[in-house]
Amino acid sequence: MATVSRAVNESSLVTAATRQHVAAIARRLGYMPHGGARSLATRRTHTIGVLLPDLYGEFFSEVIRGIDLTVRDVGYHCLVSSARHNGAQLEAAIRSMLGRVDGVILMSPEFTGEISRRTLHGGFPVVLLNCPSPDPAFDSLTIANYEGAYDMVRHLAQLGHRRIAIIQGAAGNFDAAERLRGYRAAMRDAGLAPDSDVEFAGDFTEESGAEAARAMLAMPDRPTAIFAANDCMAIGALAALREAGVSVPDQVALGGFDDIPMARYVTPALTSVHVDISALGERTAARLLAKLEGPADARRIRDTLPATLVVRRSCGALQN
Amino acid sequence: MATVSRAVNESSLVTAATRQHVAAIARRLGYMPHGGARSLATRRTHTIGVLLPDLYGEFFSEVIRGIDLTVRDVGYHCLVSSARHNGAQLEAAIRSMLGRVDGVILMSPEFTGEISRRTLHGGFPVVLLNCPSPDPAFDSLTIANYEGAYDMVRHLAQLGHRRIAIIQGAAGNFDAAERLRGYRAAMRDAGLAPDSDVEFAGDFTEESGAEAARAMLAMPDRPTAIFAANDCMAIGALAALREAGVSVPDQVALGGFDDIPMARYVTPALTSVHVDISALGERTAARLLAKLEGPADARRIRDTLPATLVVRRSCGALQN
DNA sequence: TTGTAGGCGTTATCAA
DNA sequence: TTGATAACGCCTACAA
Repeated sequence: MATVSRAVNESSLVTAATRQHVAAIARRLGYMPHGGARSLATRRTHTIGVLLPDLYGEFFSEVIRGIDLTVRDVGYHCLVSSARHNGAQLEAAIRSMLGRVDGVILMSPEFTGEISRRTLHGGFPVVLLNCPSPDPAFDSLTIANYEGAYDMVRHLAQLGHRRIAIIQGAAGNFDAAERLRGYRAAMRDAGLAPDSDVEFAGDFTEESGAEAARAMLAMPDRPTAIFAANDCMAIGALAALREAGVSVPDQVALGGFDDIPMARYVTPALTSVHVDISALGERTAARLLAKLEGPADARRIRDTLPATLVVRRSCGALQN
Repeated sequence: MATVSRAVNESSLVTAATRQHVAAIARRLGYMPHGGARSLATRRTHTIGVLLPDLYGEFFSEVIRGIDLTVRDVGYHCLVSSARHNGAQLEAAIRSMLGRVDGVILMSPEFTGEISRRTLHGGFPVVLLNCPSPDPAFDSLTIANYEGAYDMVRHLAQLGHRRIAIIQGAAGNFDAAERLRGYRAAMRDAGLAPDSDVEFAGDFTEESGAEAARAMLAMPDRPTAIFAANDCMAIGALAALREAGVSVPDQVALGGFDDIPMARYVTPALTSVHVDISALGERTAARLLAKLEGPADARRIRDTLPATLVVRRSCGALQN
């Protein structure tokens, strides 16, 4: 029994002859090793858990892609779970992975530290991905939401706009809050008074962007520029503006966030803030793997992925 | 030990009092059940393996989403793997999942039955997703590639086009081959002679679509309509045509396949063939779950998801 | 209703 | 280099 194990695992403590003998018999019997049992004995699953808020859209697809790409090279798998991770659900999701993964990547824009503090006590390896108020007890990677939004709004202000609206992201969402914060800071730094009348609600959907745009059009002193907290809403707004016969960028300048592939293809092409999501996944996975493979390292790392302004036609900075 | 197990699993054979007692001690000790060990004893992992060709783009994101949505409701997880699954790699990927999943969804447009025949012998539950020449030994779901392509080309022919080009998908790809077959059949049925000069090579990328379009423009008797085997190539072609000053749809009609979200937003909006990818994932997952949960059923199911023509401006059928 | 013993399929330990 | 034997952490008869 032990020798079989050694043969299967290509151990050097076994004769080439016996190895081939074992291999032959294994083939004849159709034997295949049982990964679960191996994990139990080995205490390594070679699997990382990926907990996502939901599997919507390009963003998550790209994150998973980055993670999987990194992880597969070293023979790991991804066990993904995408429940709504508010409160007890998150805890349940983590617990259900507990003997089946070596560590976890947790992405939850509505994350509150305490929940996982209870479940994740002990030294269970975790890396937080784009979670709010990163608990210093955990490693974490985030996007430069604040900086990206700031750059976008500063750019709009530099183009001469003084009345710049924002279409906010979903309430309670970390990214949304950070982007709003960046917007406000840029407004202040540009010497523009804050005006809650031009801070429109939204929830990251196209429809909410369209709605906000329509509300804007009904205003007496309509904003001359709009910063939508993500591209979907910007595209929704774009459609609503076109429908109302309002020209972008001539009458209203428009900027989004995320730089989804579609941003380049709408008309006019959408000025946005680019984040390399796949790289975010890669970096996060690499960090987790380091914790798993490398020596225990008490240092916690907090990393931020840069967000860069991509100027296209919709903001009016380009001539054609 | 047994009582603890019963308490944890909410068995009815245990007093409420003892259950709470156990729960209290568990909490104090920070005990959490080990999923792997449980699976080993139970012989059920409540996990399905998902083997994908690669994690590119919207398509796979949507498939996974559909699968996960279906599967999570019944308490299952997804173990995903996205290696290049040609030949031995596929076998290795399956084997590495072998004691860690209850069944597998296998998607591989370059799948050849024999590979898995060897690995998947015995009654290991498998459902094929969009694999070529579905082995009758396996359940399988596919997309109506042939029918969708046929409808598209017939539509173009009915608009009066007689010289209809195709930009083919990647060589060796199942979808690509089926779509080409549909194209040829529709041409034949419309009384149009096959002409290999207008069957352009492509590989599903935007760039390959642009290239094909440029080649077309150089022809003496340029086609008046183009069917691109997917939307990415159609969009690439669209860009190339615009660059050359050729109007779509006035000078050249254009149709794609897949109906990716972007199709609605390019200018002109792209006529395409819509497939509900998420539903494809859902149906496949449901089928696998049925095999896992339900009684053994020797019947093999082969299902095809419909593909429906979506007419937009790029084909010239609409006035504005 | 509870406890005891054996087994799930593998690896790790320790002799041989 | 090989072969027994005890873990790994849990569940499931079976008996109490």
